[in-house]
Amino acid sequence: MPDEVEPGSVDSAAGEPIAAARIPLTRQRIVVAALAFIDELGLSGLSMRRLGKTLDVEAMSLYRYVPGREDLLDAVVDTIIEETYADPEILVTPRDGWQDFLQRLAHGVRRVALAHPRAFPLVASRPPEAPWLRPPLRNLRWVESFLEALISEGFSDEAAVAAYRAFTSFLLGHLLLEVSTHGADVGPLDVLEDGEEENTGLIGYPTLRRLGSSLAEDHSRAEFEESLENLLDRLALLRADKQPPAK
Amino acid sequence: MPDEVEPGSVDSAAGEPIAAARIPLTRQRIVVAALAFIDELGLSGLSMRRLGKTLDVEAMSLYRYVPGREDLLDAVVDTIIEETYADPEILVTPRDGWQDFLQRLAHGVRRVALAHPRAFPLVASRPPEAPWLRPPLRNLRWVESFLEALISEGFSDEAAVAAYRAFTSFLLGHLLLEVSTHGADVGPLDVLEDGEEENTGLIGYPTLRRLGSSLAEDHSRAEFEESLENLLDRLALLRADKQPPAK
DNA sequence: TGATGTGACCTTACAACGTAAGGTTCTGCT
DNA sequence: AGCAGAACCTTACGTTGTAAGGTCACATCA
Repeated sequence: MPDEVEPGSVDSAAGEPIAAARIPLTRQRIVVAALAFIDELGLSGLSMRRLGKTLDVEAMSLYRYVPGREDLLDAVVDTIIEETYADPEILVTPRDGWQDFLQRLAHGVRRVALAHPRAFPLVASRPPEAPWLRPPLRNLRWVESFLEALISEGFSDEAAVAAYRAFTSFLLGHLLLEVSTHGADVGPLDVLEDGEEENTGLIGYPTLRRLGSSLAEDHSRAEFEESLENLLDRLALLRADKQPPAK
Repeated sequence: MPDEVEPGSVDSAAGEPIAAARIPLTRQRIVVAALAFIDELGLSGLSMRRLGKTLDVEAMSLYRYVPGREDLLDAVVDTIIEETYADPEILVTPRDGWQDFLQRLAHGVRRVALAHPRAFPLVASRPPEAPWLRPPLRNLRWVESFLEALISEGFSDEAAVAAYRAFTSFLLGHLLLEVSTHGADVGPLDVLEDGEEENTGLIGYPTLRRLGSSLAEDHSRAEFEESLENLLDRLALLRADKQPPAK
């Protein structure tokens, strides 16, 4: 029964390896598995031992490729951010103006966040390696892209930096809330059987009770759009401020 | 040597208790101690055993008052939010208009956040008990206050709800970033001896290198103010939209 | 062919963790 | 004096992150 592989012996006896029996471990494979694990079971479910199990490896083997759990989580964050580079909608350099550039970037980051609702809070809560590497764009390449793009589109240095700060805090606030609303870490418990008990403990909170249903509606997409639009308008003013009245 | 208290025996022999030797444990005291612990050593340093030690009690004694670690952290979050009620600058009900009301609220929450930089991320990352209880105002009383205030100031129901959402994500984004910039969880390591090595690994990132110093500047106060102002302007439009052209 | 590295992976071990279960001691009422 | 219950402690179990060292397959060279 070749289900249980006696490593090597089968190999050398048959002359060719059992299919996929021995994919070598890599840092990449570990990090990806960790991200998948968090996506599925949540951060709190991730332990080195369990992660090892999903890779058919003892926990300690992971330490050959990853210095420790904390560093693993950092690597997971990097991987998440890295996904933005694979998104064809996102541009590294502006093509149709800075507004389009920022729109694409914002929507792209949003897609990534929504793709990993359980993992995204990590991006926000991990200490950045430099104070100016702000989540969720906590990545040298992105900050460079961002600043260069805006400057090339007519922003002064200071305006570009201010825009970077405004943009990151906008993204972080919206996405964190959106992700946590979409059941970030509710865990395996209390999904609350749907019904109209949404105001059982609301005695003494009349407004809440009255507005309960509209509070529960999810307009995150539209709100994101609207806030983003508004932010871009603000940035446009910022841009106009610091330069001659345009050609 | 009465340094080591043999509990009770001294008490009954002398007829009066050794000063402060036996303050009884309370849920309140535990939660406050936990918050203090996090403020000082960070969340990762907090364990039931260590927390017990700071209260001169075995870990298991805490379970008499707190169901478990997770619930403790929830209670810590509640305590932090509760601090806003003690702030005399914050109004529960608008006095000089809704803009003043929101200004005070925003600044008050900011003060609380800055008072607990290591603990504030908890407020953001703990799953809210209801999806419409958004951090950092994740508290029935505040949501009620907020909505009621805005409605009493001429907002329509929908506008008030929209304002609530915009306000919370604004606060969350800004404060989370500000707090994490102010050394949220750098831990006891790498304070990076100040000097001009702020661009050692920045080869290939010319813009970053050039703007390094201005990126490192901290304008969070001003940015907060500016963004808040802008948010209030947006909300004013929202308010005007949904009602007859004013009296 | 055999000796000798060189990884890659496993085993064992330890201290610290959260917490279930149950024991002990103190306090206050009768 | 006796007792009930609260307050606190002790012990114990399973799990965690990870240090230290062992094992085994394969490449290289003699």
